[in-house]
Amino acid sequence: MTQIKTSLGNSARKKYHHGDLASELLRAAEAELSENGIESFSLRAVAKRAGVSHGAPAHHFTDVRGLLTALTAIGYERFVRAQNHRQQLAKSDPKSQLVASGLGYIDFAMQNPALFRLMFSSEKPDRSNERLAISARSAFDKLVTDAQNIHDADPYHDPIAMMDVMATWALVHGLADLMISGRMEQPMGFTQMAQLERDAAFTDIILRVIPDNADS
Amino acid sequence: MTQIKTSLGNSARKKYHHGDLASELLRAAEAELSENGIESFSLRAVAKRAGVSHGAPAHHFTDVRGLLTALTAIGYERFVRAQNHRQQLAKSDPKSQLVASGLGYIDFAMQNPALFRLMFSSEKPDRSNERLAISARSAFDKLVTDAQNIHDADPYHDPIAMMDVMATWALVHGLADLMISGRMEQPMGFTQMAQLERDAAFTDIILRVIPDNADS
DNA sequence: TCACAAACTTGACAGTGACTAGTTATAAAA
DNA sequence: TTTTATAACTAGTCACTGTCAAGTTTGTGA
Repeated sequence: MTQIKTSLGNSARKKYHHGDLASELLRAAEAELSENGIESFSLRAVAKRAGVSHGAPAHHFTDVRGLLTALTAIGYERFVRAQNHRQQLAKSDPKSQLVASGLGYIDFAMQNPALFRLMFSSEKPDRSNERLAISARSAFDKLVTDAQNIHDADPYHDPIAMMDVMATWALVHGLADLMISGRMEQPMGFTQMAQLERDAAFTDIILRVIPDNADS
Repeated sequence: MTQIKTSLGNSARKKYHHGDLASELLRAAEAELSENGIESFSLRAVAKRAGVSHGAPAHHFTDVRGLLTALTAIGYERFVRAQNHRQQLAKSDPKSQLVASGLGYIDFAMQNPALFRLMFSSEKPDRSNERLAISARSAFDKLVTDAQNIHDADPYHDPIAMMDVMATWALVHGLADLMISGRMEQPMGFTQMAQLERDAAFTDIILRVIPDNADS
């Protein structure tokens, strides 16, 4: 227990000043999150994982809320990237692009279920935090833009177009949420399906809320 | 602090044996849940609210998980009733009935947001618990039945029909989830709308995933 | 009335997040 | 190079959490 400070331990030099503890804590926090889920998330466990004392995180993130808020903001940024990634692989017409965005949405949820829960179903992140507000907003704006490319109308000025946006969002969000809670398993067996087959099924469902008059 | 045991206190006779503590605890738990949300739910606070010691709940529900599992089961039962209630007010054709069920789904979420979260986005309830499994199952079966009345096919034997079920479920669930997390507020201003107007908007959205060939 | 079990209380334990005071390293000023 | 200030981190404490073990009260059936 009583380790000599100057000892290098297991080859990892243990400096008093970590150098980049903030990033290290975020990494540890995400690892804890995906291993244990948000409901048994512990700040002390994160500190232990990062190899620092339980009081250390406070200096960088004030409190648990601060750490989770930062992690959530990063989540939204990666969330948008997951959608962009799908879009790069898809055809360039607006309809295909919107569907691809939806598939990216679901990809992200399936690959980061706990983080997804933190982003969409938790009150722990401080939504008034500037960075979080910006990244969450840009995720929503992306959705609006994708939808706007299908209709001629700007959803921010056309209530009907905004209804289309919300319909698409709700459908895709619902698919993602039901998926990660295991509720699609018994009826559809989605996790056992090959990805291509699953994508086809999701695409089929998503297309239902996209108006036919949209250019294919 | 040291109260005389035989004192009647504030007119409520305080018996050692409560008589129906289990129900009382469930009531208290739901009150705590809706006041504080699931993320700061405390068993001790529930016990205090029910006017009983912190150890008392264990005798009826084993642990927190047990209490929340029971509450979740009750939630699903009320959830189905909320849908039935809407259906009684609606026209009797299958399409109207399915839409009504969806509106009831959303009603329930809006009126019991924390409970809804517990039911659909938490791992605290023990889903292998028999009563919970049964009530959750019957909620799903209701959805299947409502969808079955629209198509001729039985979703349990027709994969296409099951896709319809999941599409409807995902859309309605997504609407409910986005609604209670406040994400429909800025784009649509739903909470400020009159109920009839909001119902009309939701109905419009829900109808998009219901095939046209369904008898009106 | 007597024993027994069910219902409930009480006290203890380890774990949690937050706070305070103290320690160590780094960087800027002399 | 030495001094000084401050940022980074540790360590101890507090109130609170859920769980457990042991004790007390009450109701019930023999």
